[in-house]
Amino acid sequence: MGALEFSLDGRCPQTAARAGRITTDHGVFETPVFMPVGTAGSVKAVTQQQLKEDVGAQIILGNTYHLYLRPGLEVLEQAGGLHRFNGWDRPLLTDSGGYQVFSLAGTRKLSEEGVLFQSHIDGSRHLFSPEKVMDIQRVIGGDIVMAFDECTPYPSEYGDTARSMQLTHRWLDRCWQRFHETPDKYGYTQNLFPIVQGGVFEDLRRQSCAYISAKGAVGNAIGGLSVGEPEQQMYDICQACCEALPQQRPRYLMGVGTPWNILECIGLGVDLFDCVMPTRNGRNAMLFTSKGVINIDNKKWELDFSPIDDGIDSAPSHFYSKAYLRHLIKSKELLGLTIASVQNLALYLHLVREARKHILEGDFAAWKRAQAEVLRRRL
RNA sequence: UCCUCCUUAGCUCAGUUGGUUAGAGCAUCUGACUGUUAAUCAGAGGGUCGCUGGUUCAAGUCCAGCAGGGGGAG
Repeated sequence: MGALEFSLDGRCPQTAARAGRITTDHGVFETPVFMPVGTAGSVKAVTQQQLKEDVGAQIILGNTYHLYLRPGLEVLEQAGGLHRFNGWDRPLLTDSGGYQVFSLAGTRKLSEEGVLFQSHIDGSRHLFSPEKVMDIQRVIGGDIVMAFDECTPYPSEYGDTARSMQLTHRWLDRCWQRFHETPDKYGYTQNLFPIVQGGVFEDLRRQSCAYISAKGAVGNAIGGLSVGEPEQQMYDICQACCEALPQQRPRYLMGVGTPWNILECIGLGVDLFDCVMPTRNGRNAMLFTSKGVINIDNKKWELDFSPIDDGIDSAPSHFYSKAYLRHLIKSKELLGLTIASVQNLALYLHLVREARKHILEGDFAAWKRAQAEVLRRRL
């Protein structure tokens, strides 16, 4: 039982990519890693067993805002935390609700104290202060918990972005203090990651990285990217952050992204990723495969009885055909949502495992270039 | 044989007292989706208004005949 540890197994000679491993009280996982998003205590349409056996997921997310509203702290506490509640016995990370400050901007009020959310379920009002968010995450019981931040919208003026970043910093101080004056609730160690903000302004990002690094956290996150800015700008900011954050600590790029985004950002030095894209887009008929992107709605797949994707190690992707999956999605059969989500997640996890392998073998840069080309192709 | 009702997009149907370029839902096709308010959202294609005449400045709409279909009476 102890704090999260990060060790490096190797580095890419041409890029900033690194291969490492993270040890938590719920086990070890290798980086770079992709973490499927399980907002309300489940990765939508996918069972925990499928996450392990078909996808190869090592760590998944939960969301503070959503879990707090439903099922609520009473249930989570009596269950003994989210691990016990949903049966996921591997590492778990909870997002703080900072993204909801951005995505639910229309139904919340922001102040120095915190954010007053109006529930999207029943309209009731709930004040999320940094202290409250730490307390909630203690109850949920994630191995990694995130600081409460303001995910700054894009576009934002320099001055607004700076003010937003400073608010995030003040909230971080309050999160840090509260987190460290409260005990682990379930007998294993929880770890707090601070979040860098600063929008698309590199000097603000560097300020934010310096501020956050000074906390000496066991891991650091980069937030506020992929919120509408051009892809290249996202890479530029990500690179600036990676260079400014501690080398010996894991870096988590929040909410990113497409398969090629992830490969690119691994090359910039990111170790952890999460994104709803594989699951949400899967439910909406977009398949990420080892050969390119498929819109399984398209009639061209109607009579294609070849496997969904024979280029990755996932049983459903080999066993079911494109034509069958198209039929399921077209018919709105629930199984279609599951198979599409498993395919996309399996592809993401396959990619990060391959990336790790090529980092250790020393040919990551060339491999990445070739892969990015293939992956973004439209089939 | 007679009476009556119906016929508009692939399907099910709206279409005012005749009046711009005939609409919707579903289906089809095409996009979008990046720390999940999303099994969602947006857009596009698709019509000889059953057929033939007539009345009228103007007919999906009124009239007649025919064809196909539903119901009823013998």
